[in-house]
Amino acid sequence: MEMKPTESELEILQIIWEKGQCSVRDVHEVLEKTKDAGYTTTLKLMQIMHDKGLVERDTTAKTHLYKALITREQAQNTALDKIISTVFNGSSSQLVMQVLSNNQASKEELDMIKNYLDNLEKNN
Amino acid sequence: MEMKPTESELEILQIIWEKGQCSVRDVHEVLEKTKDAGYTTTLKLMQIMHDKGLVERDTTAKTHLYKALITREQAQNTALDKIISTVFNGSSSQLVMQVLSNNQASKEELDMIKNYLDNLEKNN
DNA sequence: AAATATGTACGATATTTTTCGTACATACAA
DNA sequence: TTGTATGTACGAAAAATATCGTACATATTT
Repeated sequence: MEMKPTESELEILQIIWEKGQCSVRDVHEVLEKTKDAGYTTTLKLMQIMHDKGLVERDTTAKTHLYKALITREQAQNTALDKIISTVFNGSSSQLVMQVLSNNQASKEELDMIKNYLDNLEKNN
Repeated sequence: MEMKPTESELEILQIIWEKGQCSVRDVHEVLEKTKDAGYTTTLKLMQIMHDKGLVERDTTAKTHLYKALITREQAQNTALDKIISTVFNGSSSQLVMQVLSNNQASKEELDMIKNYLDNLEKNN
């Protein structure tokens, strides 16, 4: 059943992941800051996400509360796999270096990554 | 004018980047292996890409030859920026670690990345 | 109680992206 | 010279996404 979220659905999931649980209004208020689409648009989108099984909802109260049914990690991996295959020609290490060169990470971040690499090598 | 390629357009660009220069047939033959869409579909897509300014073409011969007008690096960065903001909540180092943990890189790749990190730190 | 605010449902429309059919030109083989 | 293969052009349909309007229910004010 694994279904890939569309672009707009991801924007919404992002907000839900952040808060853990959201009403349509919660989501819409965040969305409004960057997009301009009406409230019912957000509502409809979230209903569609529910039909697709991307979210579940608690309908006991008048205002329904939505929770994500896929984890951020799953979505991250799906997204990564796609760009690795479509623009990085399958090379994940190429991707890593590209990210590192563009987003100047702080020394702390770099150290964290190096540590991480060391652990990886150790456990192989 | 900077226009973001669609999913299908990226698949095509991927092939053009690989070969440097392509006829519609070149592209279509590669595409056929994984998708099943007719030849004129590929043709139309490439014509649209031309209209959008994603590719240029040499029409002196009967068989037109297409070249990419955006670099793979540009497309990579656009794609990365998007997923960093939509699923990685803005954290590029998070992305790096996620990639490293999922795609078990070879020792050589890991070393290459570590080297790269060392250089980055040195030049800061 | 009446008015106002807030909520869901959902069909219809708009927009974007992908696919295809058909017309037509030209190269090339029989 | 007549097929057959291989090209382009391009409108139109199909499919996928996103947006909105309207109906209707239920809280909450006044």
